[in-house]
Amino acid sequence: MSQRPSIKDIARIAGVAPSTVSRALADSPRVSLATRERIQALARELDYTPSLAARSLVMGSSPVIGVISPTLSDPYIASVMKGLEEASHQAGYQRLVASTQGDAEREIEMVRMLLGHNVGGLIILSSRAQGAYQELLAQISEPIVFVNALHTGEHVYNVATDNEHGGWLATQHLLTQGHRRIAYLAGPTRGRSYVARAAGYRRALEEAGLSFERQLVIPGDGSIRAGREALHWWLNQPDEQRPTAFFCYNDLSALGLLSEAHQQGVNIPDDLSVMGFDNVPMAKISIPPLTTVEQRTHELGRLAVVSLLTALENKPVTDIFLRGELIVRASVKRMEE
Amino acid sequence: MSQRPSIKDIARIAGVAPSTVSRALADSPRVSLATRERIQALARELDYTPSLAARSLVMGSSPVIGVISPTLSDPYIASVMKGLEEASHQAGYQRLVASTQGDAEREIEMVRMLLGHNVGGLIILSSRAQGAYQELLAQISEPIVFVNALHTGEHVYNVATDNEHGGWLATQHLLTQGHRRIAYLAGPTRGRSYVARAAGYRRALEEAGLSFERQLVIPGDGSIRAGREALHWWLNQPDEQRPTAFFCYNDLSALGLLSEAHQQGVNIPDDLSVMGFDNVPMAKISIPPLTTVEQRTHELGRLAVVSLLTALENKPVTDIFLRGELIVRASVKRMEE
DNA sequence: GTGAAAGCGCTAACAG
DNA sequence: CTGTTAGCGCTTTCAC
Repeated sequence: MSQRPSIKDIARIAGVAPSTVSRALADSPRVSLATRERIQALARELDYTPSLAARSLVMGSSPVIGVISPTLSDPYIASVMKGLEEASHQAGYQRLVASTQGDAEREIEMVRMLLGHNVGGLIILSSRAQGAYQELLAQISEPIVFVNALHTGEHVYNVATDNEHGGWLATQHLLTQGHRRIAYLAGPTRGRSYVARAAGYRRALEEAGLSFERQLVIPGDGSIRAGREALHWWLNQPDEQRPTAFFCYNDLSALGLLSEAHQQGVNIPDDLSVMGFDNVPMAKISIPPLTTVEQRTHELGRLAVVSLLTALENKPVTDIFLRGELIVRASVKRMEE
Repeated sequence: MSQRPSIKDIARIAGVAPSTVSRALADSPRVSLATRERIQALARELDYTPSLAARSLVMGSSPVIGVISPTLSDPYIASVMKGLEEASHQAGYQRLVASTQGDAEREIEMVRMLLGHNVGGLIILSSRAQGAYQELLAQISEPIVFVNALHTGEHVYNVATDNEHGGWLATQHLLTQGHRRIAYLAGPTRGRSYVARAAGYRRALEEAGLSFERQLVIPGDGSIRAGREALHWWLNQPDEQRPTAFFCYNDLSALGLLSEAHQQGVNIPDDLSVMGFDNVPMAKISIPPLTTVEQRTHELGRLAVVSLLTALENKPVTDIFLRGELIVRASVKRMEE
């Protein structure tokens, strides 16, 4: 019917001052129980909803967390979001979510916009922005938590998977199973996590006395399609040079590889072993089930919120690194000597 | 360093009134080109970002679309989000996303909160709220678009898949392939789309002269797990009563069924045919690839935005129903006579 | 073409 | 305990 009622409307009807209404609704003890209850009842009756815009304007910030992510349609991101969502809801915070399609400029633009909404703080997933960013970060007084990217600054915090360790763990497992030629299917090269996983891969190789070979790194972007293409690359290698195993940047591309292998008549793991990364829900039900390194995504999301809220209370916050475990399933074969 | 500069700061430095700055930044022709450019340059230099909170307060609304969804970790939702995201970004709108975990009360709470942020309008995915909702809807003056749920009201619009048709199409295909006992693995019973797909299933059955059997509807919730459990139900049926095909509420549960079948040594499609719904990215790479009815998710998201923006311009908007096509892959077998 | 003033809905001193 | 006042950052009449 009429417009949404404001605190003034309530005040007029109740015959009190707007400030009294404000206090009553905030359950301030500075207003008598009687009027407090009377006003609250009235507010309920009128279907009053506070204008968060006005509130955030006067308070200078609002119980909203800005979240920025390169995409929303990736199962790894979805899972982080879920942890993030639950934790923030429990803490009484809403989320303003923006996605960047992996575009660094747009990421920066989104930071500005969200700040314009007076969000209390920001959580940025898999940031793709580099360099020039630092400058902006230095000017911001709201806390910012990066998930799986590493940035530094006054109010900047990090929650990340120990990707170097994960990459090492994955490669190490392949080596233990007797593999000697291990290809690495790469991820988005602008992302921090790709670089770290690649470093772990290389370290494991070198620790085993093998040398890192550039031509065993296949370009990719973490998509299903990248996995499929990787299989064709493999098919085209001459027999002696053909790797016996693939370590994939993520499960999604590993799953693509699995599917294409099946279609091309390549048996996994007998002809080729495949290792993923993330442990997305689908990894459990692929054929064969995918051996992978778990990423504690839910926890990543939850801890990002915890860190942000802690920072908001001006308590000290330290960077957090999470190590995932190796999940052994059926896509890696033990090689004969 | 200092706080974010406001329009006042710029005004002081430029030696003009705040209102002039406001106009200059809005590119109003009512301010001379010279000052306009001078102020815009200054704003850029000072790294000025408008307070959207303040702006939305005075304007009574903001270029933000509130989006409500039961979850963010479902690939179908993710895909709708993607369409939604692209379309809204292109139109210069941001999104305030909230999720409800499928809880109807929380859905209503979210509607209120988002409205408190002065969002320009709302898009609600797979609404789970019923009845009492109507009352609330009637009071709201902002446009609301429901995706895959049907609600009515003054400023209420719908964009939906023609689920009845889809259910019919799926079942019809199974019938054409010679199946006579077709089980239906159900979805969330509170959702509108479940009911419609079930109706299509029933209609196809009856058109073929078969009767709808209640005991062939297996309870489920559209999760991977529901699919797995359905397979066990099937395994426990006596031979003569065992269906030769499953029509699953969605791909996710169909995929779960596929996986469990493989593990239990049940051959799909030789022993059992499986039909999904949605055509999520994974459906293409499952083993065997999943026959399904496509849901034009991307389009659903895009059209939801278009409808909302059209309503915002006070132009007439009509409800939209999208029909997806049958995607024949390899999980359904043609039965011998 | 530019400035002064009012007000969006709310909270937070400061009075009484 | 309650009312009055001021102001958050911005847009928008209404004057000049």
